[in-house]
Amino acid sequence: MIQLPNAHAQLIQDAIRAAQTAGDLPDFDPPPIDIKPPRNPEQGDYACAIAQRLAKPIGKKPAEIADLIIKHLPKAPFLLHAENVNGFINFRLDETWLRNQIDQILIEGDHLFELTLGAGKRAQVEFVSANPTGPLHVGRSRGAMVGDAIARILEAAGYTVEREYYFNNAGQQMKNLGNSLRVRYLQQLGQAIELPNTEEFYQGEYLIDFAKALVSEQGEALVNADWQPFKAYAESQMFEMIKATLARVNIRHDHFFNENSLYESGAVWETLRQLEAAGYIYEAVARQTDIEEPMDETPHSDEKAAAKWFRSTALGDDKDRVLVKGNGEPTYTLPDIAYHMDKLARGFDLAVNILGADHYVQHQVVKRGVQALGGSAEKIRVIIIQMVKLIRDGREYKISTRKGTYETLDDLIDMTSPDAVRYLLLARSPDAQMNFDLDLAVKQSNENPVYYIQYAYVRCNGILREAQIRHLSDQDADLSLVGEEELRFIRKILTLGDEIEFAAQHIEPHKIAFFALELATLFHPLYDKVRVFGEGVPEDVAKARLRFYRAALVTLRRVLALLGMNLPDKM
RNA sequence: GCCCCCAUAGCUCAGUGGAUAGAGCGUUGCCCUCCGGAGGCAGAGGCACAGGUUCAAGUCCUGUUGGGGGUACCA
Repeated sequence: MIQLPNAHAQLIQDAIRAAQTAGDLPDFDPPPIDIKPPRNPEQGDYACAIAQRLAKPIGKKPAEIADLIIKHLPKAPFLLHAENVNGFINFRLDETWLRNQIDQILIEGDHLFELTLGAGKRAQVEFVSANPTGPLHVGRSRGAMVGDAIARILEAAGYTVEREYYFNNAGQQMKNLGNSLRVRYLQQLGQAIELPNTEEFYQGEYLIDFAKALVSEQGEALVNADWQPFKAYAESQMFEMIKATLARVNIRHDHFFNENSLYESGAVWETLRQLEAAGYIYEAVARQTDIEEPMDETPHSDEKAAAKWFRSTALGDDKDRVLVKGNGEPTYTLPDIAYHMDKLARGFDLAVNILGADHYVQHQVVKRGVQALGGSAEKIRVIIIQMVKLIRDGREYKISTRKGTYETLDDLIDMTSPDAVRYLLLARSPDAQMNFDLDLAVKQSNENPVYYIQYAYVRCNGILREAQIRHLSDQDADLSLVGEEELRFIRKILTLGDEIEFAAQHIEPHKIAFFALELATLFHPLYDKVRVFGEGVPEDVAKARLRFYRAALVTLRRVLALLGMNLPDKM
């Protein structure tokens, strides 16, 4: 499918060259040419403000430049005409060409607007990446939806995409989890033992369920066991839970990467060695860059022994970072750098990493680590997802994973629907913090934009179903009978490619979410006005409209698929 | 203190330096019960503040105010 903005930009480019050859315009390298639909559709289908930009550098009036460009504009099948309005060059699409795009849309079907942007390139999207210590909570869910939508958009842009989940099952938290399950298990066996109400123990009720299951599987066999078998059991169960939750919203990871494998392969210490070789490591009991304000930090018990510091200040950081603690254990940062080097070594052209806002500093340090090792840090794109604030009863609802009180993604899905959760979490810029009003999400579940969008699909599908019942086929449809209203919709469809391209380049999946809503907003009035089976609709017109609606259905299906949403038969 | 993100309609949010700033929900009035009314049409209602850059600023820069996150030898 043709990318209209690019095609128009090419025309302008060619026109400028031609004008230069003819001596109408002076020689200069044309700047990037920005084509977009004007806000007011009466002004044209696409518009370009290049003449205004060129006015100063080449010393002519915008209107004069615009006229010259139009004069040299080559012909194109999609272009009806171009006109100069106050120096804007406004393009109008050829309506016959537009009508024929209906067939083109049907030909492309589920591959509609598959771009060549990422053709032959491999992309990886790392997202969720929660350690298996508990069910996914709502705070994670935004990153989950965004990550998966990005993966889908990159696929549409032509990339081969791998979805990766990075986790660590070896830390203190997992040991705590094992110990917590052990207490729950002993409780199930009737022992009078309390789960200590401290940070070291997970209070969540899911562990009681695990304990019950464990008792029915193993009986009293584990009564004298230490934390380890409990940890192993909790971990595998937890992953099953997490996967099941993600599956409810159509998310599946291709690859689970265990942090521990970086220790087993020696990659962690090899990374440290390379950083040392590159001269970025020093040993000290305190941060060298803190000498000016030594009173700034409270002394730490481990600080007596020398730690290994990463001289990240050499790469623009405001302070150096510890990679190996005084006790010889690495911090989280070192394996993380090793992990990202591993990603790059796996040959991805693009590695997208979805992180919460609380990981901002961490990712900066990792990126500097990659830089220090000479890795192509520019291939790593980090998307920082701002916090989701849960609102309940008009107040903020605090989440804490370690205390028992939290709202899981499963809860949220139960209260609304998988599609509602997906859409609501996707329909905003990742940069923006968002409020998620739990009460509203429940109360308004029938009035959510997601239903408006899916209803467009359902109605469209209804038309095709009705056509089958009435034995109306669109064979030999005469597309010249497609009306102005329908063409407006086709014009909108043709911008989907631009949206996918932009969303893929800038990693902004919310673009597609808004496109879906806009498409539905155009669809519903159309459905009312442009009837296939209404009274007085001649059969040839009905056929043309039917084919149009088939194209509309293909597009709605494509957009919903890009968002990972379901296609309901009825609502 | 320093770093990052944000501030657009009553609410939740879009808006790629261009022309008259949009959507959903809510609200006011109307249409319709016709391919599934979870619909359609019409109205009211908005760029935090102050400078600057530009032919052109919601958009870029600086400052102010307000909100959120971070600033560990935690992960």
